[in-house]
Amino acid sequence: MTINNEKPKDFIRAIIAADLADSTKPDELVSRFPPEPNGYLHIGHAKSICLNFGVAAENQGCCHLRFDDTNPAKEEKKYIGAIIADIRWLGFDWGENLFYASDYFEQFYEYAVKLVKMGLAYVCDLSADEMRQYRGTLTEPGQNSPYRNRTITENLFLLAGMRRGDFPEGSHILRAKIDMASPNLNMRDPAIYRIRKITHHRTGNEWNIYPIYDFAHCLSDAIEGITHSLCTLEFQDHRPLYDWYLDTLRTEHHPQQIEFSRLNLTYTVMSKRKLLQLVTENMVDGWDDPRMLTIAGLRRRGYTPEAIRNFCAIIGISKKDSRIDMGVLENCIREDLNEKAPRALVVLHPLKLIIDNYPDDQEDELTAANHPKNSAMGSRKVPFCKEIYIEQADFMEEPPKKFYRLAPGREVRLRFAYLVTCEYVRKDPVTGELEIHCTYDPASRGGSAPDGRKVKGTIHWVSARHGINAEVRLYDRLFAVENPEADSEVDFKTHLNPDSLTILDNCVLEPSLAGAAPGSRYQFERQGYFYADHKDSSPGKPVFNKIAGLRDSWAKRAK
RNA sequence: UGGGGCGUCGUCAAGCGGUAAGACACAGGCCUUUGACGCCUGCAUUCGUAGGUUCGAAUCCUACCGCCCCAGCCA
Repeated sequence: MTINNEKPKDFIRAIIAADLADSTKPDELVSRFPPEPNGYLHIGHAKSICLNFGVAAENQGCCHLRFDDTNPAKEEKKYIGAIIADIRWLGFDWGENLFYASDYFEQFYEYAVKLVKMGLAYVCDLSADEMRQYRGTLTEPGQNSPYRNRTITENLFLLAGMRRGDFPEGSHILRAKIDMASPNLNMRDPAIYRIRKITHHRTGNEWNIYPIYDFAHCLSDAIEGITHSLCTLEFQDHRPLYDWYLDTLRTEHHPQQIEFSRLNLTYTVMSKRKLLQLVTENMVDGWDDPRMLTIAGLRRRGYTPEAIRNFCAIIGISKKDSRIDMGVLENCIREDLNEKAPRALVVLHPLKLIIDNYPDDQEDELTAANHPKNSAMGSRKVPFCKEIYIEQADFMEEPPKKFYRLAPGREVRLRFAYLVTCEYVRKDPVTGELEIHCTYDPASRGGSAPDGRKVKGTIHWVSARHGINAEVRLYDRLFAVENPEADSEVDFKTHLNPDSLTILDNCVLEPSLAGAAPGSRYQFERQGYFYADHKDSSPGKPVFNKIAGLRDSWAKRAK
């Protein structure tokens, strides 16, 4: 055993390390990520994916990808490909270890027969309603089903009939015979098989019965030789049942189930059910809407796999109910892109600026660094001429204190270009549009002050003659409140943020951006990080999604 | 009211009987051709509460309080 003096492990990694060091336990780690193909993966799944694949990689073990497809009523083939693509994109690999719970249907059935033969499972004819009555309540014990003492022979006969399709849905169910008085409701003769005459996406019409999660999951884990079965807190009460099935059936392997708390983030919802609702009710534009915290949505927004993995690493693993500040996620993408993203000049809300002492037909090309601190990223040329666009927010006729951008009589630096001074403002009598008239200092080419005078403000700009018109989408948090699910009486959708999407179709890009490859990311200086949408961009005509804004201490002060 | 879990800074989170890491947020300052980035400083005499054990407790014991999960033939 090597001594590990690294940073603190979470409690699961600590358990795994101890188990691996224990000679009575398996010395190879096998974990698994078991999604149900009934929706898209979200950032909460990313936490589980990073944990499961992470511990496997850290311990030279392996992590299986297993689709938990035991309920054909809810599952669809289309989700499988999407889930696979999302996990791959996140950067994880399962090699040959791609499985489906449905691969084990025959084995599950054999185990069920074994249970019947042991006198520990029976076919029950109670309806769903009746079963609920017999189950008792949280404080009162349940009652035994009148069918509980059927003979093994009869149970075997009935179970075979269920499988064959002799009975209608809901007429029979196979249950484990455990303890109707258990304080843990999961142990009150839980269901094993229900009759469902539905076509399964992989087994077709071969089966008329499908196993319940509790029965299928522990057996799938055991069959695959999983050593550590990591899941979320709500399954804690199921652990005694997980262990009961495996102990009773004496499976060769008996994985250890360990639970951790699920991820919650402020200003969003995380359940697949609710995300599906947003999609089907058209509150968003599909599963990959950039406002959705699905993996596909984050990818479309422009997040990098690295940022998401880093986020999962820093939030930690524990058993405490928590809700992480969305700012932590945003900080992760800023941190990643600050290093990687080339800079560009883009005006989102254009305001015309005319340089009166600059010759009408003259043009210039300035050199702009692609990254302020990494010269290896090179530079590019940006064209300049008499008329340019600046950001509306960078000019004020009556500037407040500490506003050191442009205003009448003020001098600012045009990034990489010249120092200009605002002489006057003119409103076009016809269009009503504002025009800022300036003079420039020819000696300040590049943006430096020849006489060393201090110019505090630097603003971005794009040549009006050369700029490219483009669409840019701005995104804000999907919900207006920190916890949209706080009040169960109120529909979470009433908290949707009406301003979560703003489409700007009049933005001006510096010419070099015409060649922005779909899927590429930039920092638009002084504004934020943007992603050339891989779905809506076309050659020579990128459409940008705002990934995250830059920190803005001026905006903060103005508040 | 039965069972299971959890309570350390605004939000996450280390800590495992020897005197409260770190991250995000926040507040100041420096730097600056991005009010960005970076850098510096500050930010829990206190660990849900109350008792107890101990030279010493966030860590051990007892009681209480609060929050989450469970009564699907969902996962």
